[in-house]
Amino acid sequence: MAEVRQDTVRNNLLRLMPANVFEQIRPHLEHVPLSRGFEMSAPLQQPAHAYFPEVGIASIVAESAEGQKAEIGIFGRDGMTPTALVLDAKKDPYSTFMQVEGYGYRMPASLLTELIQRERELQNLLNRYAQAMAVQSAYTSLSNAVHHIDVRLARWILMCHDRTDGDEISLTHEFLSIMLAVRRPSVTTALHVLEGRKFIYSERGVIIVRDRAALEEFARDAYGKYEQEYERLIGPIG
Amino acid sequence: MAEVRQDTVRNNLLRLMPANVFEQIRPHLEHVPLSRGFEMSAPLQQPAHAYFPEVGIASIVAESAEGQKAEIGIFGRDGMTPTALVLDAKKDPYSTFMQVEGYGYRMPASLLTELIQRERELQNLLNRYAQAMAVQSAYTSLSNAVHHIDVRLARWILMCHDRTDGDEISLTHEFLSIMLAVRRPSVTTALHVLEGRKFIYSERGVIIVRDRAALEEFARDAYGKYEQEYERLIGPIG
DNA sequence: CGCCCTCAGTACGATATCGGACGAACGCCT
DNA sequence: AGGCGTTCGTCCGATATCGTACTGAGGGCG
Repeated sequence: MAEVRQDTVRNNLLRLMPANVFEQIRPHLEHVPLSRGFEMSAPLQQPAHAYFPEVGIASIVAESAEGQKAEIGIFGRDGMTPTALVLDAKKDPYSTFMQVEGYGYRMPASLLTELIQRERELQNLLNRYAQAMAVQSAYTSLSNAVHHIDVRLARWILMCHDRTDGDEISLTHEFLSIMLAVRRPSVTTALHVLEGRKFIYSERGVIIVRDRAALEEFARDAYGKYEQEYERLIGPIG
Repeated sequence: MAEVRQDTVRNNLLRLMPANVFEQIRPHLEHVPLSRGFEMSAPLQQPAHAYFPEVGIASIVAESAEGQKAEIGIFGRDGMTPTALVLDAKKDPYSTFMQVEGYGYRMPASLLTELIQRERELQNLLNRYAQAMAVQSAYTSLSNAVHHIDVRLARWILMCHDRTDGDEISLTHEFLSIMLAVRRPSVTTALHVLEGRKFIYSERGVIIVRDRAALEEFARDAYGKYEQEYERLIGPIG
């Protein structure tokens, strides 16, 4: 691990934890590539590691007993997984995996658990993060209930855009349809709506954001609650 | 407050916290009636008290900037509010209010915050509860996305039934329509479906559960995840 | 007893989304 | 260059749900 300097770490949570806590973690931090599809935590299994992405985007997906799926949250360098470790729960019923590839750090789950119990400031920080994610999940729920597909798609693109460096997002309609819990052709149609309005440009496997402000305008009240809460509790996402 | 004995308290969280912690809380516990509609916590306002229901049911509702609403969680003697206090967040963007009247205990928010920072066991218990509620919210989200109204209604009735003593639940279609984020007439129709199948009996302002097992069968994968998680992390709901 | 307000039931056309299937385009691999 | 799997665009009818409005039933209160 040579040298990991806290002030140049891009993951917000690692960067914002108290320096003396980071020093305890540092020797155990492992820099890892996070390739698309990599599953950081599986349903009902005790995770061996906690992950802190530097680049890339991860999705948290809930699955029902009969195999229906829906995304309940998304995070990148603003977060970590699994929050179950933070909340003294050891495991959770979700699947968490990389959706846009990148890299990041990981540490043994047992160490995180132990440090959380010992270091008050660390626990408070991660608890606030858990709160922010709960808010994200809650507003995803609201959005699923009341918004049309194209608005939900706009919301989703915005949230991805917040967590990438450029304006390009690589993914298939098939994948998006699972995230939004809709049919695949519905995604195609919704993308055409956004493209027709010049908010995005879309081609095989790629979405390119062209006019972010207009996207936000279109998403209206579907977007923003998580971001507000995160800034209040943790700090700027960017 | 005369005498509040921990072992006869019906609220699970109060009953399960360590005895020495309960002793510290006891002098500050206030027994309060919780009438229908009473708002225990309002959006973006710092709550003065934390509430622990003994009887009755509370709803947590998320509201968008444009006034669209959807219920993201429900709790009774299994829980408390606001979890924001537990997660070092002080306030949250939800509205939490009584939906079926009852009574319970409350304590100053400041005292809870302080005790959580001091008492490890208390924090762990409440963190696990926060995790359980996050799971509930996540699966509400899934349900909103993929299930038909009658199934969501069945899920909702089951969750209420878990938290009441009898088989009767008092509420109007109008209210239910807000909880499920659907039209009011859709609730009427869905109730008729459940009634036609003899799962429930319904009349003006009241729903009566007649065949709980059949309701569970009907709700299928929409119901159960929160309950499993709660039992694992806290204990029996009942 | 009768008024009135709340609540429930019903009807209507409109529409967003579904479920499923098919063919076209792209691009990787041999 | 040709083949083939993946991804995308489109179409069909079916249907769940919507938005709105109107009617009727229940029940509290003067």
